[in-house]
Amino acid sequence: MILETRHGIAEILSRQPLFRGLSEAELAQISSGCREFRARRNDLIFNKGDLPEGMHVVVMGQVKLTLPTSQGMEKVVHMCGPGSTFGEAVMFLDKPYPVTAQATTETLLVLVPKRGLLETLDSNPMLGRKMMASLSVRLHELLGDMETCMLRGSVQRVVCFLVQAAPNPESGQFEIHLPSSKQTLASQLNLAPETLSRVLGQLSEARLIQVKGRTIRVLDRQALVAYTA
Amino acid sequence: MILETRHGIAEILSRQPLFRGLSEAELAQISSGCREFRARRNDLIFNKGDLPEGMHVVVMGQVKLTLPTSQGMEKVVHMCGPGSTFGEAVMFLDKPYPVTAQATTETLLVLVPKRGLLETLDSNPMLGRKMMASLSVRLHELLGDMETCMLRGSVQRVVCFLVQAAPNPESGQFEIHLPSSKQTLASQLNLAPETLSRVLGQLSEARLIQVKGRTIRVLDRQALVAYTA
DNA sequence: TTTTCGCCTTGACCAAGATCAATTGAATGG
DNA sequence: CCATTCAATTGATCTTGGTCAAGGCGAAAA
Repeated sequence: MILETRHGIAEILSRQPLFRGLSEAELAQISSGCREFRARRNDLIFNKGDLPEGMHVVVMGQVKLTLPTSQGMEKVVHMCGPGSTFGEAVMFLDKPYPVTAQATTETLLVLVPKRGLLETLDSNPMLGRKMMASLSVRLHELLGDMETCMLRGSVQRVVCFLVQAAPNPESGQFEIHLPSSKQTLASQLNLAPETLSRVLGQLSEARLIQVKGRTIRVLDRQALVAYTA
Repeated sequence: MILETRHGIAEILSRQPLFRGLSEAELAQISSGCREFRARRNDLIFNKGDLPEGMHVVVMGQVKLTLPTSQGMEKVVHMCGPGSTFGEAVMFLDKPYPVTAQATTETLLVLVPKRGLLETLDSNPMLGRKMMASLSVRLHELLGDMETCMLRGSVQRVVCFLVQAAPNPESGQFEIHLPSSKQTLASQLNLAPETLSRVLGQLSEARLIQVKGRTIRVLDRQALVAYTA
């Protein structure tokens, strides 16, 4: 994969949703202290407990945010794709990172340090709004994840995930391409990989979905949500 | 319980952490459209799915935020005590409430409508900071809850809760007074009430804690965290 | 092509915790 | 003061999903 390097950081940032619509001066202010950052598959970006340096923007690639468990295992909290940011929250609190961040592919990141961003934030209410919106979205996502994970029954969890991943919320049939391995998905749903495999098998058996590698086709949304056994 | 009514809303708000340090004018702007609001035990403040009217401030009493489950059950996401706010996130998103809010005691609330607050937010970066900090805190709390809930083993979850609820993070002995019923706590920890009861019994048996009603005394923090059986 | 290494699947087994049911205890109200 | 009601406990049983172990599939490398 070819990674962009020609463009300046300001230009890269200006293309990210969060920073769209900022003035040249503001972009310069923010990007002045930024560091571009490359990571390979499985490279650690930071560890839970590390002291935060700033906010991270995923330009391309993919980063997983995880919580380490007692036996060296990990629970995937969130996957960050291109355009998404992580580590915003720690900028406003003097606390260490509450999660570990690790690249799952060849990834290009920009580290936006606290200082410049907070300054711009003081002078630009619009950015503030976007920032709050961004934090709010995260909050809702997290709640959604919680909701899914707390559901009784492995089947319900998987069904919930499939339905929420639907591109068009109305169509009865649709196809999902998993952004990550089934292991990772299982971890997100708080399931053992074996259990996920079995559930998918069961749903296939019932002619509700078709699984081909990382592509899942939902055949009947109605029946799927109704399915509880 | 006697509820405060003499003071104006602006005055009440000025005593809340989020709004401390605002000018008279700003307080007036924010509080102009506010509604004071009383709720009794078990009164609904709003339902998951309702359209948000603004942000809520708990002046006194207690509110629980819950997710309804399939069989009419509920999962407690968060408890809001005096001084805390909820529903901030929805102001920045055009989405319905993701949780249900219900009073658990005689409660006094103030509803801060979106409009005035957003206006003040545009002119007062300091408030913006606080708002973002508040959102960030919530995000971290939620992550913490997730972490606790995802832990394998009911005992670990309870221990985790006890340790995190310690007033002084260093003392080996301390006392916790539960802010809510054990049922509610069980729900927060994603346990059946019966299981929580058994775990507490087990820990008492092992001379690690003493339970007397809603008061729990931790006798040996070290041994408690070490305890995994 | 063959090898190899991860990822996924499948089967058998087991334990943790949910559920059901019955009882006790505590708090509120007449 | 007793009655009623809700919260908490305790016991017995059963289901779910985690764990261990073995085998298959597919993609990248030799």
